[in-house]
Amino acid sequence: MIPKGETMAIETIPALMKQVYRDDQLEIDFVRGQALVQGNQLVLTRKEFELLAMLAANEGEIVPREVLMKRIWGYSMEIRTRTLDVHVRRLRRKIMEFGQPCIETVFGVGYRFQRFRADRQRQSYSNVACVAVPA
Amino acid sequence: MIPKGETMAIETIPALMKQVYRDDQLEIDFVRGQALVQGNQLVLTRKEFELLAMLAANEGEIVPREVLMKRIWGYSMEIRTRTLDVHVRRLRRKIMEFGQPCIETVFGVGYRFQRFRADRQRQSYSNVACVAVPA
DNA sequence: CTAGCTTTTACATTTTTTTTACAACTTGTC
DNA sequence: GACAAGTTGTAAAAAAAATGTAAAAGCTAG
Repeated sequence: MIPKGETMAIETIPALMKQVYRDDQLEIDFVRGQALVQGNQLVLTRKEFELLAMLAANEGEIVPREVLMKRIWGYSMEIRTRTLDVHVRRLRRKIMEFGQPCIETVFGVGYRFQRFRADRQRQSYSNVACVAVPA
Repeated sequence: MIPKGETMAIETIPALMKQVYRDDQLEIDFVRGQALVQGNQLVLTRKEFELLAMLAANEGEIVPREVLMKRIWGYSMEIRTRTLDVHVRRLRRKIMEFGQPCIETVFGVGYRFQRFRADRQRQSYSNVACVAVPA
């Protein structure tokens, strides 16, 4: 159960966004709250799923730490804790169990989810700093 | 079996739903309010039956606690009580007497009834957080 | 009043989330 | 390159939250 009367961060997914994300390794059902990696069910906690959903919904874009913090943890979260990092780590680990890495760190800014395509090598991405993500 | 001619929250079962649920271990007659496990009559109280019906009617889907609370107990039920859990427990116990477990807990969200198939291992399911279940 | 059903209470247990304390890494500057 | 300052990664512990349970208390139709 989502803690009493709190809005789920999932509402933050762009309204026009498909209800499902899919690439060659990952499949996420935003509505039903399920995720598969290479066909294997990902067993995620609430925060882990929200994080993955948020990143995948902005696939290819850098999502700044502050934005993740604000939307998933609410406005007040202090910047000095490692909470976000810990969640990212656990999420990455669970995905890695069956698949390829898909969450990259953009130093000084945030994280970016990269779509996976089986038919080509994973390219590397520029580590840019300036992004505009709607608050 | 449901005690004599009482109204049941069975109205909550989707109108288009079949009047009977059946798998390899369980058989539920929503209309008559009867349930069999491996051929054995389940003696259920009203609330227990409503709970089972509600879950089985949404077989394979997570039914959030709030939804169960709202539909079976009405809107006002406080979140702090253990009423739902107690009923789930008694229901599970009665089913276990003759059969296999079929009600799983989805931490932080609710419960899910899983269809039983004699011919395959029980798979595991993700513990996702965000589900949309019609209110 | 009684029997059976339901809810509450009071903890126990489990699961998730956050914090802590460092290690490791980036980046800019000498 | 070496350093400093700032950022991110990590394991492990602590804290918080959610669920499980037994037993008692409360209700209600007969």
